[in-house]
Amino acid sequence: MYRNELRMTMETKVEAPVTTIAEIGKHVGQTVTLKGWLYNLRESGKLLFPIIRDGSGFIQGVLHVKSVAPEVFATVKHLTQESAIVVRGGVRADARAKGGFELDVQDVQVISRVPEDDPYPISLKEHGVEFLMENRHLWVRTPRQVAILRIRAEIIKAARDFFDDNGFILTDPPILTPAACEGTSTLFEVDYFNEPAFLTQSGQLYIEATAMALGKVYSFGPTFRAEKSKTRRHLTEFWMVEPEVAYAELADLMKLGEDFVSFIVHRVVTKRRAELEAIERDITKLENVIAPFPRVSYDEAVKLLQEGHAKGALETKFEWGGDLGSPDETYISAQFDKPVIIHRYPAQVKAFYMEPDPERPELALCMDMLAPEGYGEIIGGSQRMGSYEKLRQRIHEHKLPEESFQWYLDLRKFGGVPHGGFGMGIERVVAWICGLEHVRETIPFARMLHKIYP
RNA sequence: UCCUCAGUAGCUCAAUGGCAGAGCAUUCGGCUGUUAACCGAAGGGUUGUAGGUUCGAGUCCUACCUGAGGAGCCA
Repeated sequence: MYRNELRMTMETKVEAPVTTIAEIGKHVGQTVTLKGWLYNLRESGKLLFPIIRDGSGFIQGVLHVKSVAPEVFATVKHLTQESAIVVRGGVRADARAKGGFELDVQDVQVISRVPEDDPYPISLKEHGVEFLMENRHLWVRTPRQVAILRIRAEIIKAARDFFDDNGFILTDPPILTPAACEGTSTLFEVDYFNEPAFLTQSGQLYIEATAMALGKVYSFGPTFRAEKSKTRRHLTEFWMVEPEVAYAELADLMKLGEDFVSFIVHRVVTKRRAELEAIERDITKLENVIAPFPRVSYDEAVKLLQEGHAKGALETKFEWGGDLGSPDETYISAQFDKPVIIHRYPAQVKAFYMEPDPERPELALCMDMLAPEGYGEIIGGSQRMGSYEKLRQRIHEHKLPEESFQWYLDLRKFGGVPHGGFGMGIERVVAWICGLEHVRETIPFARMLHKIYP
C-alpha cells in the first residue's frame, strides 16, 4: 500500500504524506496531501480561501498570491464548486479556523473539474425539499447530511453490538416471501418464475423459526410496505431490526426493548456528539433516555386520552377498543420525557399471531414503544401465540390461507414454547435521535409513495 | 384513497387584473483574513400543462400534472 501511495504522489507531483482532514491535527507543522473536493471558495484581494472536504471533514485552505506559484494561484482562483482536487499544503493550528486547523496550500492538482457553464446545482443557500430530493445523489455531500448518515451508521452498529454482545445470533430472513406475514399491510408483488411472490414486510415469522433453533436471534434488513402512506414518518422501503427470544414473555420483551433503546441512545450521545452538535440537536433530551421507561397499559392510555379530550387537547373522544391514532400517540408521548411503552392492546386491533392475556383474553400480550417529542411508534412487539389450535383458528378468522402458514403452525406442534420479540424501525429512530422533521433524511435514498428517483 | 396548500430564471422568492423583478449561482472587474464574505457589472424567462373569462391573465374560473403537509394504515 505504501508503494502505491508513493507512486500516486509521484504521478501527482505532490510529495507529502496522504492524510485525511479528520486526522490533520496529528500533522501540525508538517506538509501533507489531502484528496477531496472543493466545497466553497472565498477570495479577498490577493488571498484565496478554498474550503476542502474529503468525506472525513472540512478544512479551509489559504493562498497568498506571493507565496505560491502563479499558475497554482490561478488554478485555485478559477476552481468550481465540487471539483475534485488533490491538495498539498502545510498544516497550521489557527484559532480563526472552524475546526482549529488551516492548510497553507502549496500545490493543487485538479482531478476532475466541474464545468462553469453547467455548475454544481446545490449552492450553499437554502433549497426546497423537492429540489433537494431530485438531487439526493448530490445532497448527501452536504455537511448536515453527512452528519446524519454518520449517526445512522452508529445507530445500526450499536443495535448490532447490543445483540451480538448479549448472546443473540444474527439470522437473516428471506426478502422474497410466498405470502403476507401479517395479512394486513399491502405488499409489493413481484414475479417469481411466473408465480406471484412478495417483498417481505417483516422477518418476524421466519426468525420465530430460527429462535427455536438458536434460542436468542435477531435480524436486520430491509422491509417493504406498499401502503399509500404519505407522512413524515413513512417510507415504502425501510430497515428494521428484530430480536426474537425463545422462553420469553411480555415482561421480558419490555425490559429488552428499554435496555436496547437506552443502549443505542447512550452510544450515539457518547460517540457521535460532534455530529449531534453539528445538526444542532438538543442533546440534554437524549441524555435523559435511561431505562426503565414509563409503562402505560392500554386501559390507562384510554384514560389519559379521555382526560386529554376533556382538557381540549384532543379533538375526538377516544373510546376503548380502537387503535391509537397519530394524534393520540403524540399526546401520550408528550406526557413523558422518555420513550413510553404502551402494553396490552385489545386483540381485535392487533395482528393474528399475538398471545392473548390469560387474565383478560380480549387483550393481546403486546407492546408498542413511542419515542418522545412526537416521533411516534419506534418499536412494536408481542408475545407470540403458543397454542397450535388457537393459532389455526386465528388464521381462519383473519381469512389467511392455512397452507401458507403450515410451517409456522409446525413451530407450535414441534416443541412450542412461550416466545416473542419486537421490531424497531431504524429510520424513525434516526429521525428521533437526530431531531429531524422527516424520515426522508435518515436514509441515503428514501423510497416513498410515488417516489423512486434517484 | 380523502382533506388542505403550493407550482414564476439553475436555486430561494417578489410582482393590487395593466412594462417579468430581486438575492444567490455562473462569467468579468475590485478588495491582503474571508467565515453561506463583501462591492460593482453582464448574461439568464413558453410564469407546471390544456382550455376558458376579460380590451388586457403570473394574478380570476375549470380540468389535469407535479410537489408539500395532514388523515387513515403502520415501524
